[in-house]
Amino acid sequence: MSEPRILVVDDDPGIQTLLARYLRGQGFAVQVAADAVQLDAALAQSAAFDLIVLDIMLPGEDGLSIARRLNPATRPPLIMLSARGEEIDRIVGLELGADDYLPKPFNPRELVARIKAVLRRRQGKVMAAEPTAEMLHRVGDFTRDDTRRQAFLHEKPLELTHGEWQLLSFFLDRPNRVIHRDAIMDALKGYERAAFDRSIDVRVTRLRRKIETNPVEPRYLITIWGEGYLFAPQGRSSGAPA
Amino acid sequence: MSEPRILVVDDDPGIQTLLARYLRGQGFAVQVAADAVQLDAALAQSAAFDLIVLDIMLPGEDGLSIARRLNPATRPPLIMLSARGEEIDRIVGLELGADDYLPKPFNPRELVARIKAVLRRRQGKVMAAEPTAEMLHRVGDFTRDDTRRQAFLHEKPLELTHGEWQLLSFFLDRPNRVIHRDAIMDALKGYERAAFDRSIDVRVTRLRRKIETNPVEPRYLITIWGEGYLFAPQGRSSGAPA
DNA sequence: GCCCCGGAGTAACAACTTGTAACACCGAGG
DNA sequence: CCTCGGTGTTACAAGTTGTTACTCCGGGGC
Repeated sequence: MSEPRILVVDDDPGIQTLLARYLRGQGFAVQVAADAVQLDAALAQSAAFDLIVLDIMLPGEDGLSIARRLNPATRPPLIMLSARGEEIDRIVGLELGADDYLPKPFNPRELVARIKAVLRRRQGKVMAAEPTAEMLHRVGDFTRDDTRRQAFLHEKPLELTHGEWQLLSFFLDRPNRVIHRDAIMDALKGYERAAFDRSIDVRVTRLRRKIETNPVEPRYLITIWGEGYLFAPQGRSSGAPA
Repeated sequence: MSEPRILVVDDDPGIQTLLARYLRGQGFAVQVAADAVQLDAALAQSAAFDLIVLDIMLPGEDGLSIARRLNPATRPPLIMLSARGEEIDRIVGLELGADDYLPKPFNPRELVARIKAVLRRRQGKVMAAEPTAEMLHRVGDFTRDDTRRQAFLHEKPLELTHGEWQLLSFFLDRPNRVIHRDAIMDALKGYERAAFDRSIDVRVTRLRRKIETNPVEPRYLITIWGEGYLFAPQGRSSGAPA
């Protein structure tokens, strides 16, 4: 099959480019619209989109209204995005016929997983058959099952609290790179980190207790002094430094 | 047979469009009336409706009065909707000859199931060749029969109270996603959740007792700390990932 | 080498979230 | 009237998280 064609509708230029870039990297053909007018134009010009990603909060006509008026029989499948902090999971969104729904801030990888799931469903294959395969994510010694929110180390399930899951999940998306605390804070809590805030450090300590054999000498979650942390999913050699 | 023709009588524009869209998506031909006057007009113009969905609370003449004066021998089958929280009308409604009854807020899917059931009952054989297959909804280890309001886990029937059925049914529509308590509250009760309201938590506990092998370590209905709940219909694996 | 300062680890605690038993309430059906 | 089943409310136990405070450590300057 050729590249599935995705239409992204969002007024934020940052999200536009982020999604366009990321989705293209994942093998989708992406077109962007900033509002209802541009969306209508795109649809009029070429109705052959395989899926629409539609932000709810838009200038002018909002996403819900758009979803309501698109003919469910003829329009492409729809995934809706809610603005940050908005009331989540308005039943209306789904009952209006959206095929899936994602609250902001979302993980692009998760959006891709849902896009694939929706496309698969639309193509008539049974959904329940293997949603797992799609959502199973292996990185080094770790495996992540997004569907069930469960993580594994060496195939053994980890008993993680929500905060630990968030943190590990975050690192699994950014292996082998130095990550600054501020970036973690922003992604996990959505707000700026105060200078004296140590909560990330404590979370790291707690996560280490569950994934490291010897938390005092971490092999996976390594401190970069003065910079942040680095996640090495295959584990650094415990012996001499490289 | 061609599309069954449904007349929806409700004064709330939101519900009008919601139901119209949803029912059309389900293969019905829908016409809408806002009150008794419009309903009479629609009936006078074309009596050939296959079913009427009638809200009880209406401006002007209310739904009960309408039901009372329509000739049961000649009118189409009737499904009545009650306003929020009014369970009382049930008996009255059914005594007046309504064919079924649904309290608001209702799940559109359930309305469709009941519409189909009523049509099938009324016309003997009209609906699809295998009505059961159409109505049986399989999600992971669970099966739902909307017509009979019966749920199964591993093919074994579950004995659920109304509240438990509502909750499970809600989750079956939203598998593998984190759901806020507010969203559950909104869908199940139709009003905002107070900050200290714990009724959803208690419902979850009670449902867990019936679907989980070990309610203390849930595999299907998982708590996401600080977020809400996640329903994993195939159950969390306790061992290695697939 | 030593000293110092600020970053990082973490124990202890407080604040908050969730689980759940016990109780209260309400409608159905005697 | 009473009882019963179902559900919300309340109270408390258990679990999770952020904050604080103390410690230790890394690295630059001497």
